[in-house]
Amino acid sequence: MATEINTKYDPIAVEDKWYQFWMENRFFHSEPDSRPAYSIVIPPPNVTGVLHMGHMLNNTLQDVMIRRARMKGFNAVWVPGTDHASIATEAKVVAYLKEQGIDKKDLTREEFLKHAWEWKEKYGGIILKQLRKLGASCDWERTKFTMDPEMSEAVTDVFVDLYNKGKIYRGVRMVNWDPKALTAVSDEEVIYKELQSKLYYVRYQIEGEENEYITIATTRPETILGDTAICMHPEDERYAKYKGKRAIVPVVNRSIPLIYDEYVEREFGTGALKITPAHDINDYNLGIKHHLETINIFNDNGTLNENAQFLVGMDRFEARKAIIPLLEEGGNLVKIEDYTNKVGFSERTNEVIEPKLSMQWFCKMGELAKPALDAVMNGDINFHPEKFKNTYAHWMENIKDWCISRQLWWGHRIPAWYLPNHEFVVAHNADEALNIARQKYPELNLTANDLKQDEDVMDTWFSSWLWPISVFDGIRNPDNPEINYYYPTAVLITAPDIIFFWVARMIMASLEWRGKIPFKDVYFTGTVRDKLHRKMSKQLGNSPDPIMLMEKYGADGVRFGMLLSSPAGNDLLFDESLCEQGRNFSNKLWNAFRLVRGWQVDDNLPQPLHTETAITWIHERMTEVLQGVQWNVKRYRISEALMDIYKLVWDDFCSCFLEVVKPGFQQPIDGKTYREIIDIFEVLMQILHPFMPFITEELWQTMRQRGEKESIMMTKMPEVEAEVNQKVLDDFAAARKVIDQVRRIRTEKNIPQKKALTLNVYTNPSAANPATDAVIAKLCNLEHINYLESKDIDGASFIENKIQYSMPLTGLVDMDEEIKKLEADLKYAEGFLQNVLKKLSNERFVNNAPQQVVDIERKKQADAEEKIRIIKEQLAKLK
RNA sequence: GGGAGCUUAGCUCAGUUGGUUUAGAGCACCUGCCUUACAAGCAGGGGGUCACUAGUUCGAAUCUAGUAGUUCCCA
Repeated sequence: MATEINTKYDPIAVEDKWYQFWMENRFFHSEPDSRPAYSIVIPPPNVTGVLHMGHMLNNTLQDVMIRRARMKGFNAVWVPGTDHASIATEAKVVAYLKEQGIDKKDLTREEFLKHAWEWKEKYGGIILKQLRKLGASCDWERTKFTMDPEMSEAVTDVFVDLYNKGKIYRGVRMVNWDPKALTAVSDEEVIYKELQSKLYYVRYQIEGEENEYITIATTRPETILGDTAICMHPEDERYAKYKGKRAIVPVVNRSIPLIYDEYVEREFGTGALKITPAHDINDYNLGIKHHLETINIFNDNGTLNENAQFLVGMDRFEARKAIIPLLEEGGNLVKIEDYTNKVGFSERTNEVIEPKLSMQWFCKMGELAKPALDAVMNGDINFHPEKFKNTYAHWMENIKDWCISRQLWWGHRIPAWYLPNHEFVVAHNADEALNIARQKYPELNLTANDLKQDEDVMDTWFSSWLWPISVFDGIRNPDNPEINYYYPTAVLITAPDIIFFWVARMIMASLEWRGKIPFKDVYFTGTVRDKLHRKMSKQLGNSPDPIMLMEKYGADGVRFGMLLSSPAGNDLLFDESLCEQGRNFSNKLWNAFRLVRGWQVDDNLPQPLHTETAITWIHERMTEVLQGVQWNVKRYRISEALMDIYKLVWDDFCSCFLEVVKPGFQQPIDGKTYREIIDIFEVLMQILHPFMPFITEELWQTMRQRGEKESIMMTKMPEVEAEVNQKVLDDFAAARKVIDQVRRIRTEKNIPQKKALTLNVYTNPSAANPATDAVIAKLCNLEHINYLESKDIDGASFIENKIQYSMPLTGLVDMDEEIKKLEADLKYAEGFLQNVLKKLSNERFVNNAPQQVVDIERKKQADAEEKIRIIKEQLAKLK
């Protein structure tokens, strides 16, 4: 027992060992049984992803919730998995193939997908392995991937279902085109950024009028080649005279109509707007309204096509420069101004989005959104923090149809088949499609070869929105035992930036296909930023490598650091020193344990009074903290729950409790106390376990003989007692105040702890509390505590709880200092009293405030007056 | 341009129904200690006109309005 162990805790040596132990015993695995279920589904990270600080935060929080639930007697399951991330993965695979000299263009769809799957098996999902280092207690046997066969089937099922309900349609619309990824993206995938650009003023000649021109202002002069109208405000007097006329587009010399619409802002630019219906959403809408021609001048990759007539084959940004001399040639460029505008970028490729007219699939959102909005607004689902309800409501109330098709190969292929007659059918598979088509068009005598499946895949989020349902197979088998048992899930823990992409849509999907909410609570974490409030990003290089951090501070240390600084919804300003604090805390626990395990036990010794007092007290403190943790966790105030535990362990258990019960140097401890200390230590480890799983397991395993398959994570969390014994807590707190005062005097007078002292208490001996006095004597090294009725105060004195104390310290006490101190106390007490009196002399206060509040003020007055009296009395004696 | 949130100690944040001894925590800071579990530590200490202004109230960090700064979302 007395073997020397390292004074420093070494997390590396124990963390992998315990994770393996948990895995080997399948402690993370869950099957439905008679206990209540508690389930969480992981927000599936991209299969291409590697662990970053955001994941660390998010998954630590989920692990805390799931480990707590498990210890509280729930059948807890945390389902892990990854997302196929169409655009990101396809880009990654294309790049990977390019490195090997393979061009995607030379591959068939089947060949490409074969490579993609190979890539996925080889490099995908690293992140799930990394999560194990963190201690994530996911049920790995349930790991899912959004493109697993049964997950894919569910996606197809809902597509067909929505199509049959008339909620999916196909049509030509203006979409956000990513010219780099060569696909449409949804409105949510466009990020607007402010750019310093130019505003070009260009004049258009009025047809048939030699010297009449209209000048327009545009940021995109290259699109002039596709102009089909000029629009002005109907009440703009400057342009009223041109009504009914036409203008000539510079360079291409096309005649276009002049139209009038209230949409135009008269104050912007010249008040005349060029209209390019093929390349701007607003222009497109005006084009429909005014029956304008639409000229598409761009290829899919953003170069100009034949329709442009000029600069054909040139990239759009090159063309923007190259058209300037052409405009100048005709004398049509009026001026160029600096201008700041917002430009949409693709979230995935960071390419400038090109509005493009194209045939896409859309999902009608209005009917889906309505009940999903209600579920959050009426409190069926709770958002933490609540402020996100506003954001959610605003989006839901202004929801637009969702463009769900992507011009990619990696993903769930759209289950629509085209027929030779240009019609199409939507079906679960090719066979079904053929049957439907034959029934619909018997005259065509269709065979399988006549049907061509749509080339596009679906938006990744069109599978993610089913995630909580499909991981339990609740779409294909709506009444299976797993979905019935685990669904709805308990809580979703995710980042607020995917509130629309994912959270909102999951709620819609759940109400549509399960008729109930997918989760009761949504906890939105903050964004992890650096000390300078900058978002952590690869480009800035301001993000630490989580794996290295865990190697440096231990997974527990990093978990502690992340949790402690992460109040719900607030950004987390990450600083390594937070992990250092976590590591230090681990070390504190380690050393507390070293202390206890080093004690010799003697069963013949009686339990001293001070120890008995401390044990009674620490139990009440633990009850109090358990209550607080319960209260805070329920409200997802995880940082505060952890801080409560931290203070309980460090300030109460280590700094106070262990110091009280500690036997004299090289003396044994009595057996009863020793066993009670181990009991207390065990409970502390249990309370802390969900937050710091590794060190708590290590210490718990070492402090008592355990069975081969026993683990702290499978123990029952102590029940929260309804009431704490407040008297015990108050008495002990009062004793600690006296202890603080004695320690202060020791420090001030430079008296070593080793020197035993005497404390005089000037009150009736019947008021003495032997239990807490024993604690005071132990911690302050007092040989005597004397209760004196006389007021012959001697030495260094203080007042605590209206009782006067002194310590006779001949020769060490400077009377002038004592007087100064007393005078300062007096000043404070008088100031305080004045405040109270001001309140009490206010008649309206006394008459209007509740009796209870007035009584409190009266008590404050009495206390203050008593204190002033004592101080004055003593001052009089000293002077 | 529209909307939402935030502003409390040097930093990051609590402050639950407006009243609980003239505002709390962690970290950082200052002083003294290698005291025998821990210097990744121990003991002690200092530090705030609760952004500003006006209002409601017997009473405001807390409620209302305005101002300033700041962050985010939407177009």
